Amino acid sequence: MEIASERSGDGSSGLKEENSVGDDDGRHKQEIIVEEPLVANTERSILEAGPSTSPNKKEDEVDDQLETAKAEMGVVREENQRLKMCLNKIMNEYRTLEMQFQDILKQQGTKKNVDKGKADSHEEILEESDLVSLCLGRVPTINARSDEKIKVSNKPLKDDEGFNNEELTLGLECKFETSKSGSTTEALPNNIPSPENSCEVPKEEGGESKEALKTMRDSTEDEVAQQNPTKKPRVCVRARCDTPTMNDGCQWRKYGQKISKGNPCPRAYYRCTIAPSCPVRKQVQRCADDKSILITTYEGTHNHSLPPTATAMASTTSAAASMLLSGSSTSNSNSASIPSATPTNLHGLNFYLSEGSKPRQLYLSNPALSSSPSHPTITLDLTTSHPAASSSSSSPFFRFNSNYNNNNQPRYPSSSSSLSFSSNNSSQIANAISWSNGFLNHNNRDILSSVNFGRQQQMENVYQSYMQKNNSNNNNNNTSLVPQADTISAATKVITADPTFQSALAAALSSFIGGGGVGNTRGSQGCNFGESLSLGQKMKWGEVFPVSEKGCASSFVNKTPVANTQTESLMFLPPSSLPFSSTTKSASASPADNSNTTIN
DNA sequence: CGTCTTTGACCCGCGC
DNA sequence: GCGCGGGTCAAAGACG
Repeated sequence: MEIASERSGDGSSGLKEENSVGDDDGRHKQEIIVEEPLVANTERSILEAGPSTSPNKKEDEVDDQLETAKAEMGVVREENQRLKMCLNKIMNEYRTLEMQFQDILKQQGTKKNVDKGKADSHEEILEESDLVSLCLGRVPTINARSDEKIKVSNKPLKDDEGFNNEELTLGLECKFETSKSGSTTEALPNNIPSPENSCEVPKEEGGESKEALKTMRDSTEDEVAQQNPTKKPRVCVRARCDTPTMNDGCQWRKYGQKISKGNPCPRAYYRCTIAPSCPVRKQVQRCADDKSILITTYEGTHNHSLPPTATAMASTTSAAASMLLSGSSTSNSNSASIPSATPTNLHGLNFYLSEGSKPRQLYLSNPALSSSPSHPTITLDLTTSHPAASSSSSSPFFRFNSNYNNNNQPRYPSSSSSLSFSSNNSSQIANAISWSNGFLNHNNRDILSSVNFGRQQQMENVYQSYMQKNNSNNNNNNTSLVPQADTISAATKVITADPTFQSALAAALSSFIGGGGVGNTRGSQGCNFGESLSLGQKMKWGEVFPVSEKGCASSFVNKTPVANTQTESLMFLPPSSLPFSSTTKSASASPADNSNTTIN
């Protein structure tokens, strides 16, 4: 990834390879190996073509070109070497940390046995799955891979290169890796890892008969059921958005609209059209209370590769789904774990776990959307903004501190843990994460190039909320409501230390950074949620955060896509990029559209 | 002409 | 069994 990022700066070839970043480790390695030759070949071909096509040109020109090309090649080689060294170093660190983590897990397991005696095996399984779930982007349902998943989720902070490791994969892709379907979707990058992903793809595109759909749903639900006895989890994203829909990078086709009870605003139903058989659906509806808030509910997992611009949202939803699964599998006690604070109190990304089934109902952020009781829903509330955001935005550095040890403490606690991103110079933003808790102390350089980050506040919010959630889980330990408190605690630590968290941040960042003109397809006009990476720089995930992209992501995305009020908090918006862009296509008269006029 | 949106009808699950 | 409501289908229209 690092390589990819640096090379992308050149704006030269190799973009395609970069796109594949995040698939699997093997691929990464390949890319690294291949890249240099690739460039060399390209330049070579140019050099060769020159003389052949224009024999009349002076030899001097050819010589100049040769020299230039050689010089460039040399630079690239040096860069490649340097990156390789970095990668190796990171890999070594990762392995070490992984071993340490496993030791910790063993110790904890022993401890649990002592404390609980013989807790039912079922519960233990759930706990395990919790850990798995926490590893965003992974499919927690497959037992055979549970170990791997745990490893992933607990990845040590430093494994930036984790993305090179097979165990680590981009959250979007993870599902496919684990998917047993063995369908063509395997190894597809950028797939939303939401719980249903493995579902599968109907054999025939056109064969979406009801039975086929039903079968598909059933299979999906079965998998989900392993984690959650109810139905498909949904990820609900609440965001302020002027446009009819959030531009999340995917292509959607509207297939229905209805006025749901309790909300005068019609609800629009969209289906992913990137792949004919893609099971992903989304519902878009304006909030009844505040029509400036756009509520987008995602359901299902993409069974195809997603455009880079869609990865942010996809990873976000997948991560949220993972968290949802994790939360639902724990117990009702989670309700206690959720800070009672209102969204505004949280100042950030608020996770409301709402389990459809009554006993599991945790928190309904928006009753209007929880109308479907059978679907566990996690809500990402991006509508809250931090007042200090604008003030802090002036800083060229991206940094936030979060004290997740203190639930009620609003922000930036100084002490316990801090996550900071700073840029040393314009061309390189060193992202340094140092958590005093001892789990994380990570420095990653040369990763970010030509990228300016803003919205510090939002990131803070995201992180804090995330920490709060996890922390609250830990607190539940006292109430004995959460039998898996130890596990959760461990998982929390692991997550915070997990490089995937960084990827989550990357997702958040990508979402926050307005995407420039990458137009989405017609169907998805509106707030940009995932195009940041396709800005003029054509940055990619790996480029922003070379860390493993597998995983976590989205849950941290707490950005408030608010167009008007929130833009103030943007620190360094790329000149050409706005937090949200509306695609060119004339807005359809979708429900959101209709209500759009009421915004602000 | 192909694609997408609109919209009424239909199906299905759930509660009473 | 019935009614309600959510979700989906599919024909018709709109758009480029």
